[in-house]
Amino acid sequence: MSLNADESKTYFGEELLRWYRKVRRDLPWRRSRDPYHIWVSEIMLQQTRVDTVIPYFNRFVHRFPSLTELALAPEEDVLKHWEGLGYYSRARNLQSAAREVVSEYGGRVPSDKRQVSGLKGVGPYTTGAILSIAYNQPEPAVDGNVMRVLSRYFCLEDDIARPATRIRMETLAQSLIPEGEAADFNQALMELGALVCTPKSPSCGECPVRTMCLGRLEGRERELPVKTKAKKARDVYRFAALLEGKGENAGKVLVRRRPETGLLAKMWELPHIEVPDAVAWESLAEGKIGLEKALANEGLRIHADERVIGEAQHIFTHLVWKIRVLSATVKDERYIADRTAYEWVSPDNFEDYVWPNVFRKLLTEYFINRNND
DNA sequence: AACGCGGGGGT
DNA sequence: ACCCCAGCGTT
Repeated sequence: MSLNADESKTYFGEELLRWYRKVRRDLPWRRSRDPYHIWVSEIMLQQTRVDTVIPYFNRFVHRFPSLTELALAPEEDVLKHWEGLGYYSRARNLQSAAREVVSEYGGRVPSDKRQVSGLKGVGPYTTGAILSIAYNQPEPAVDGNVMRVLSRYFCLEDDIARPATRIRMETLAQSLIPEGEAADFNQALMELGALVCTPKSPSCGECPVRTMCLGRLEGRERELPVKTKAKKARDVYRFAALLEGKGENAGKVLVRRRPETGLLAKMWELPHIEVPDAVAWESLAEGKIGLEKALANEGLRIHADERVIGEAQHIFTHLVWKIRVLSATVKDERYIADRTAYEWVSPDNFEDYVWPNVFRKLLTEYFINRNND
């Protein structure tokens, strides 16, 4: 390592800290020193923008002010406060880990690296974030922001999609932490990535470390970081049944609980099926027959109309759901009573359930349109 | 190493 | 249309 590189590192840490103390955003979790609050914020911030997280964080800590209260709450309640935020296993893992902290560590978030990283839902990044931000320990917290900033500043061409690159970045990031400044430095690094050293068009003119940024000095800030492409999302075609109740269930709609594991685990949905391709999806007859047969297999005899009363698209990271909703009725409603996976909902009890956004939208639209008829 | 896992915003 | 976001768990 040349003297020049050492100077560059010292400069980086000092200038970045000076800048951060001047411009840092006033975020809810930065007003607290409670490790539990730091932890919650870091889990919510995984793959999720700051602006999206803020209202969720405020509601969450209001409802679950302490780790113990989170541990004692019904899981359903925790999920409800996560509704719309996505990656729901984060919420389940967070509560599971909170219960572990209560039973294993007396309800105090541990400050030992191995204990922290052993908590469910806490990986390398979050371990570093908790240790550095909550306890000011000199641990790196390398996320997408940090890899982008370091790739540019040091002009590194390593593919940031590779795990080995993250390991290298952690070593580098740790070597940059100014003595006793881990908490602010790590947040400053991410703040720079979020506000200045942005993915598309970085604001190099406003960057506190621009004079020694190798990527920029070589005019390559737009090419960095190097990242291999993700696979394109696959289209999935689906038909859903909007089953309207009769008699004592008049005004209600039949909904179904998703399986315990996997995509949107334990959340509620309109009963629906997948069809092979776009061609099948064009045919309403295909949807009608498919729904009737599939639900018959689950013991529900229904009649579906070849009439589309709603349509929606739901975009996940790895797939795209294209859903057409057919109007339908249940042939024998008494038969449903003892099926725990199925329930009747109305606008009155709608909020007692946890919905993926796509079904929240479809049902809300349905209830509104019906009132206008 | 590759894949599954939400939802939203920026360009 | 594509990319990215204060990533992690499973296989």
